[in-house]
Amino acid sequence: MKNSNKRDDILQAALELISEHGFHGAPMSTIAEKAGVGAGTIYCYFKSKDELIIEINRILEEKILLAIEKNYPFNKDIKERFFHLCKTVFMYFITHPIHFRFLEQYFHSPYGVSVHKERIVGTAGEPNIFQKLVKQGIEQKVIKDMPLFMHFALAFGPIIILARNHVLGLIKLDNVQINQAIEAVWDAIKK
Amino acid sequence: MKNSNKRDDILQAALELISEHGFHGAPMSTIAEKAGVGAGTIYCYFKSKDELIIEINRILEEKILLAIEKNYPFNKDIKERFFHLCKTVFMYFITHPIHFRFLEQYFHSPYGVSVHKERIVGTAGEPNIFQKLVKQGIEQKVIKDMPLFMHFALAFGPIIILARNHVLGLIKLDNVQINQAIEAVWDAIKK
Amino acid sequence: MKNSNKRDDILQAALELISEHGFHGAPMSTIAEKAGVGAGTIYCYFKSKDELIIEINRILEEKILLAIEKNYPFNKDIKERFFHLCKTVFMYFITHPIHFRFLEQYFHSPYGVSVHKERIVGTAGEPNIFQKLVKQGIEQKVIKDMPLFMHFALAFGPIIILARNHVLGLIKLDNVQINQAIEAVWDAIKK
Amino acid sequence: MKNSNKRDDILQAALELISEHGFHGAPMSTIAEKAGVGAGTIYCYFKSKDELIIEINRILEEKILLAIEKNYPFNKDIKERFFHLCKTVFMYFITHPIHFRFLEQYFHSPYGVSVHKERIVGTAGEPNIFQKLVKQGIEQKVIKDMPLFMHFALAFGPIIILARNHVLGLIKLDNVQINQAIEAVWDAIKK
DNA sequence: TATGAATGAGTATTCATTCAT
DNA sequence: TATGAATGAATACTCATTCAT
Repeated sequence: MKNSNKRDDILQAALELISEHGFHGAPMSTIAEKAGVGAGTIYCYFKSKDELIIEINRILEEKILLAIEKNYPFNKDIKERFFHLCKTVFMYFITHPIHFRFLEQYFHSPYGVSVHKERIVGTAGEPNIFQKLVKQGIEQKVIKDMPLFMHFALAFGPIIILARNHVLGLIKLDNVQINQAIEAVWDAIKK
Repeated sequence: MKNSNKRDDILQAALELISEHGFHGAPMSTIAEKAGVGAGTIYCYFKSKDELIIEINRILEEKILLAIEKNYPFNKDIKERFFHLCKTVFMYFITHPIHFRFLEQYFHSPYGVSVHKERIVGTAGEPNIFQKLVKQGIEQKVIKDMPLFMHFALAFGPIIILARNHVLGLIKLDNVQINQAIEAVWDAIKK
Repeated sequence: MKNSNKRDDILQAALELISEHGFHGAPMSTIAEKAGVGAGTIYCYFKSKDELIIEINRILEEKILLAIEKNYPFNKDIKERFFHLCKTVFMYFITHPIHFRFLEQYFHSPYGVSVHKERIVGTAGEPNIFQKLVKQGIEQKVIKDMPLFMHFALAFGPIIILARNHVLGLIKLDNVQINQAIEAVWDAIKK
Repeated sequence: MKNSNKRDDILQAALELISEHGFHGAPMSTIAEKAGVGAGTIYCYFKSKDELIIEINRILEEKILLAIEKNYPFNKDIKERFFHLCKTVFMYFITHPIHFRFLEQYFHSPYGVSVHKERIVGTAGEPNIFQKLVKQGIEQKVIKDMPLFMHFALAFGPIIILARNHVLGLIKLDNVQINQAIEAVWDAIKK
């Protein structure tokens, strides 16, 4: 049930269609057609459209997390780690515009509320990388002593807006500008 | 423009329903019912659902602009003006959660792209307050010499995320924290 | 109630709109607008849309009848009278394309059935011109001895089709061709 | 083209309802109900109401053409062929009153204009039976030398009117009268 | 008589989901 | 598991008609 080809085809088709046309512009029938399966087949793998959407989000978040963890400079200082984290997310967004647009939609929909909560307040279970980074940064008095959600907003608020405008083609960011943006973000959270 | 009560009732009903349930979760019939008018009556005032939505957005933007302009310290220094601008927007959002949620939806919808462009790249016509502020700040070497869209992202990216979380009830911001946030945002754009 | 200007304006507006767009493409509100009156005003003169339509038909039929009667060669022989009648109707249609198109719509709609009956079977009361002409023609053994409806179909069937195609711009009839057509029609009914 | 039963049921239901009540008097929901299918099912077979209507017309025209071609006396003289053609059409109309009424509606609607043009001016591609008949008749100097549209009007104008009145029950045509009518029509076009 | 704002029943069409195969 | 035909509730919008002024 986990690694069938059809399942992946459906996820991919749904991802692309929703990215481009939104949740309401991506009928199940169209997703099925694009995935090359029957309309009913989707329901063999997902209980409902909602569940399909939630699963896509889960997968994308996982991918971003993996990207962050890969080559994460655990041993470097706070700033370097922060920079790596921001840049990785930024680059992931602009090199995966389809993923970005899906996540943006998801984020700004009823589905998104729960996601939000987790990220903002901090997961109950194992703390995520960002959480740890902020905690250490505060301890080392390198970054401002503020609640986690504040650092989150200061770091990712600008990145999301810039990525969005880039992905929509409204602006054209080069590597210099991306670094400049992250430097500015660092100025916001550093002590 | 006609100041009939029904027109306002319709606008208010639509605003509230869309804020809470999104564009697709706010059928015209429900809007009509909530506004206490017949289903057809909406079309006496607005040509289509789209036009109704666009008009709501127009009104809300106007209100925010007015709030910013009111008591805007034109003669004070850059930082003070920046602070006033950010704080006013911030406060408007959290004291008008319904307006905020509507604007968020609008912003992240096909409607929003054009709005975006204007804001980000700078209006062709008369420059807006934020545009002027940034330009002067750069001239006076008080804020970083970066494109307008960068300052926009750095300033409003965090504010929007914080406002959203506050409005959704995920966090509870007090006045101290709001000032703290804006101070941090200032650190991001200041030279 | 009979000769108000507004009444005529409404009739004219309705005639033109229905001619061009059909019964269903001519909303009462549009008729009112075109007539330069309020939407409700129409109902001061006509009980319903149906009644308005029926009245237009009545007026147009009256006009055609008047056109036929004018200069009708009561003293000339059957053929000449027949020719005059056909030609007058034909010319009326192609010089009043709006009237023609209205009548065609009316004819081919539920309204038209009653009209039909009268024309075809012969009016109960005073016989109309065509009826008298056919009756005399049969008595004089100049035209075929057939029921009235047969002569009606043979005479006006072709005329209506030709007029329609001319009015729609599919063909372009000149005077010679019109005379040719009526001659042929005469061949059909003459003995 | 798929020969599902439902498709045929829908076509039949639509044909009957439109025949009786016109395009606007036959809502899709009523068609569905009469066909014994769900409202959405119609859209599995036809993209829109328009397409459904056009398809019905296509089928009916095909049927009439088949009726004409069947037993068409290709080797007999012009008059006999003309008579066969007219009589077949005539009989088809009065034995298929529902088809006739549908076609009449179709003919006198926006859909019908293109059909008209083809019939009247003559098809660009392969000439139809009527076209060939007229051409030969003119060559053999048996029928009048006139444009095709004239013969069309002279032949079918009367037939359509007679069929209509018969179908509406306003007159009652017997075989003798039908032959009489076609004889008269022949008199109109013969030399 | 004249108005036009207001109505709400009615329409074509969409789409998530089901189920017999 | 896989299908896709079938469903019917839901939606934006239209328009003849009414009625308070």
